[in-house]
Amino acid sequence: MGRPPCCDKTGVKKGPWTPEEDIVLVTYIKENGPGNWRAVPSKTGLQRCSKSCRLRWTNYLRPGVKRGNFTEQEEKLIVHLQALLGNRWAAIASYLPERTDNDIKNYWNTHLKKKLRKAQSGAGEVSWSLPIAKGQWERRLQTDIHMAKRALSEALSLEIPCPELELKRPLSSDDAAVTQPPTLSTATYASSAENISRLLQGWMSNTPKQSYSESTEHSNSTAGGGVDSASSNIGVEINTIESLISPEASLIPEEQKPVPLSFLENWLFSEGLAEFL
DNA sequence: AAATGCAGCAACCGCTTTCGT
DNA sequence: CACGAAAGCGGTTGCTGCATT
Repeated sequence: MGRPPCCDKTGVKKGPWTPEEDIVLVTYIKENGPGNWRAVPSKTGLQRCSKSCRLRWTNYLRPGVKRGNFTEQEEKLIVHLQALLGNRWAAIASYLPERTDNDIKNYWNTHLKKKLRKAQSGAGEVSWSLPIAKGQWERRLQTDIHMAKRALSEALSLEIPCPELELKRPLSSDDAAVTQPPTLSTATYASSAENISRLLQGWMSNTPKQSYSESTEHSNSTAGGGVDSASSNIGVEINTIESLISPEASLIPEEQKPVPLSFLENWLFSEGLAEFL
């Protein structure tokens, strides 16, 4: 019994994606936009499962995806959100639009969990880190209620004009250019942001900037600086956590937008997470 | 220089949720 | 409302490269 597989497993390729496959996928999405993943393998001729295509796109090929070099601010945010939300990586990722849930999950499992354990064993009880204090569901409920309240009050006192949400619109070329340099640890194609951004270059340069161009200026400064701003963010005067959030935040539908960051920020920095990290 | 162990990460698997009919 | 299909999500696996012996 059980559900049938999402695609015919026979003849479906597995393992790392090749540059050729990426090009095919990017080209297809450029023309058709993301979505309708089921049709992607058949329309592109890719010997890949639709899920695999979606994953590849969302985690690596999608414009604006930042890889590696988590900043201290990001780490703190992740730790806090994890404590609050549990392992709801997608929810956590929604606060860091440049990061994917997979990336955050991996980073948590490989880096932050260790740090946390270390901090706990070193400093004894660490109040902020323990999701066990309350049931996960209770926390979730509280969070959701809180979010709903905030969203409602925001909506009622809304002065921000709601931009046309164009979810399918890709980011500007500047964002692609900001893609992080390849991580040192791996030289495989799949992790090479350079390759990916190269793939996207043509596309991006053709993309209409619209109102979006304004927000890409943030990214411009990072790209133009010649220095990897993400990694040099340490000590950067981040006035709001929002500066951690990419321009894509505007692509998130209102109802899915996270708690306003000023709230998070206050909470985050008022709780003295300094002992950790 | 070779062998082994470990860490990091890309990708897969299967369950859950959402959407369309 | 019920059902099936598609998409989303989180846990897990397995490959690769680096460090250590």
